[in-house]
Amino acid sequence: MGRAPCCDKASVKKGPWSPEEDAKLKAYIDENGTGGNWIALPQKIGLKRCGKSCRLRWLNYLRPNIKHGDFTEEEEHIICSLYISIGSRWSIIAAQLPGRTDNDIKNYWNTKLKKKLLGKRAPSRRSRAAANHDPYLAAAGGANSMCTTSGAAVAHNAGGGATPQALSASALERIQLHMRLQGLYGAFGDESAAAAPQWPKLEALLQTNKLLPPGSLQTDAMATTTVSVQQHMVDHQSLAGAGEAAVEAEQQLGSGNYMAAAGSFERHSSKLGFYSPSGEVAEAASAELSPCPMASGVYGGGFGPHHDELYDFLYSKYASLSSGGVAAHGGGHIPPLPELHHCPDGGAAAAAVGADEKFSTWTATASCEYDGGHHHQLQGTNSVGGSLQDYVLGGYGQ
DNA sequence: AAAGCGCACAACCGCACGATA
DNA sequence: TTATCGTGCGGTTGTGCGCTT
Repeated sequence: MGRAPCCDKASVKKGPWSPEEDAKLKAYIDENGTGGNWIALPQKIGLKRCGKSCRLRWLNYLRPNIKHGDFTEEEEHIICSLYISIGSRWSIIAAQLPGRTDNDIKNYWNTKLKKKLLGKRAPSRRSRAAANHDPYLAAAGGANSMCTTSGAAVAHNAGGGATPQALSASALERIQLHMRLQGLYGAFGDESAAAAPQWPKLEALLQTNKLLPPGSLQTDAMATTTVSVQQHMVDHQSLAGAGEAAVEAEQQLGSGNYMAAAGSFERHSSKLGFYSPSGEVAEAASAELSPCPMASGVYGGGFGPHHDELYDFLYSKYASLSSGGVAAHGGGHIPPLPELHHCPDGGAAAAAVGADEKFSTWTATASCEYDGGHHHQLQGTNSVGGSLQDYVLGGYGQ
């Protein structure tokens, strides 16, 4: 039995919002707030809209301090960096870009950035539709034709059926981005190749927590914390040219042997926040933090699958921050993020690993204690054996 | 001039998850 | 413990506009 619809679809208005509807919604929320119940809100105002629609309209358009229009180069780099690292978690990415909404970023990625970086054209609606009706195209298609509905992809992965078709478009695109970026280094001889991140670059990165003073976050923050990460940084300019250069080289050579300008290779710490439905919270949190390294012309990437786990763990367990740790429900707090061991390409050791060994196995023992000895095992031993496919499904296939 | 097409953006849909009764 | 509800999120679709043929 499916769940009941959130509203009576027959009686709600759909489609674009009129200025009058916008004014009604904005005036009410400015005056009274959302009241904590979006479903009931349209009735209170007298709007013939679904509560979810009202919420979306408010968050994406009417909310104060929303930024529309062109994305800056810096914003592009942040989006790209985080997309490679964590995939299509648009709300988390949006938390790093004050004034931008997840929807905006998602649209920008799908319509512009993806093409710019991967050097491919998004398939038109017509060609997509044609592919969907063509068994051959559907079976042999690239990333986009492999893209299923999220539910189907999740169900497939959860069932352990690791087939190439199970890879999400996001996972494939992240792999492609990694490969393109990796290609930047391989083109400059052994020295730069040794310094380059191995593909897939998943360096152990978690070092310390950045902490916010108690009460600095509003209560509607689902979870906002930051982690200071150590990660490879690639020069701004080299990244900006990565996609185009790769495409150019691809066209010239007909191979995947990409060329691009050399990039400097540095380490910086970065910040990463969790989604907060309140833009003010995100901004407040950002203001408290160390300056984002993106602003100084560097670019980061590669938190890897461990980070996804940490995200999920922190995101689900903790709602606010306090000094000395991340506050947990019930007053406890998380100690500094657990150290991860034996990442597949963790630093110099992994750089020396031969290509054949690169995807052999990795383990991540990560655990922490909080709240009076309660023990949480993030992930005991995660052996991802043998094949690129397994590795991808373990690390990127989400 | 008109049809076809690509693009950008807004909005919708359905699922997952946490809270709560 | 289970069912239900509200919310958040990511994927997808609808639509209008401008460019090309």
